[in-house]
Amino acid sequence: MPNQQPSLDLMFQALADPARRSMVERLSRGPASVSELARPLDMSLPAVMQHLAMLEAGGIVASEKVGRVRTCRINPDVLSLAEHWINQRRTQWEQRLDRLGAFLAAEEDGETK
Amino acid sequence: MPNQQPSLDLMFQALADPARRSMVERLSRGPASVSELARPLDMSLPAVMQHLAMLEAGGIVASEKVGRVRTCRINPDVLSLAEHWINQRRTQWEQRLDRLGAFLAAEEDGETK
DNA sequence: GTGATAGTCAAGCAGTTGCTTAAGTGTCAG
DNA sequence: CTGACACTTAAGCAACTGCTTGACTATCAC
Repeated sequence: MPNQQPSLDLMFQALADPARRSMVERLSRGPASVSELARPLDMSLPAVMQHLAMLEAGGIVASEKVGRVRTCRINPDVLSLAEHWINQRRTQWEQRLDRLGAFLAAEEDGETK
Repeated sequence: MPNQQPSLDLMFQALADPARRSMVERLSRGPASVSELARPLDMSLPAVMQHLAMLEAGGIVASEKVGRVRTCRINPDVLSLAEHWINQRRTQWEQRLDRLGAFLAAEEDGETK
């Protein structure tokens, strides 16, 4: 059973690199082996492995080895966790702006009485 | 006019630190000065300034100095950019799962004919 | 002016990241 | 059994982070 409580730290960290995001983009179209992920990336295989390790640490992808090939796939639950955190901050700010607007409108009403 | 094309790199990087996320959380409840942001953070003011610089580099917050106090506020547009990137990957993967499920169901139908 | 306030600049330092190359380990195909 | 394949480990290195302290610089309040 996989330890399924990744921190936002590791999650956002994992997404903060273009090579890793390109791996996630590839995986969002379906599972892939390590060398498939490496192919478009112009870096050595060990480098790709290190990126993969960070993606796994962030809980964003999981992988499983069968025979000599390791197959990687995305974990959408964790992605939606990050999405949710951002959404909360954004909407909180936007609602504040709305309330502020309403308040200012009311003030102006009062003044013009 | 502020240069408003921050990279996903700097954006996610900015969100990958608990101190910076706590600053964003504080700012999502309304603008604040640098020392207000620093108060709950148990670190020196220069350290907070450095975090602030990364948040600005990621386009997540903007700040403006009036007199001797710098006031910081959130930029919701950039947050929704990050949110959107994540959402696209996640839904792409989930749709793929749906199509795969449909395909397998169809296969099974064929077999049982 | 004097002093407190709010922020800024700069140097320095331990720890992490992002890459490399070189040398393995385990599987599979013939 | 032998070679090719798909990783995996380890060592090493330049660059970047995250923090510190110490020294300034500009307000603002009196």
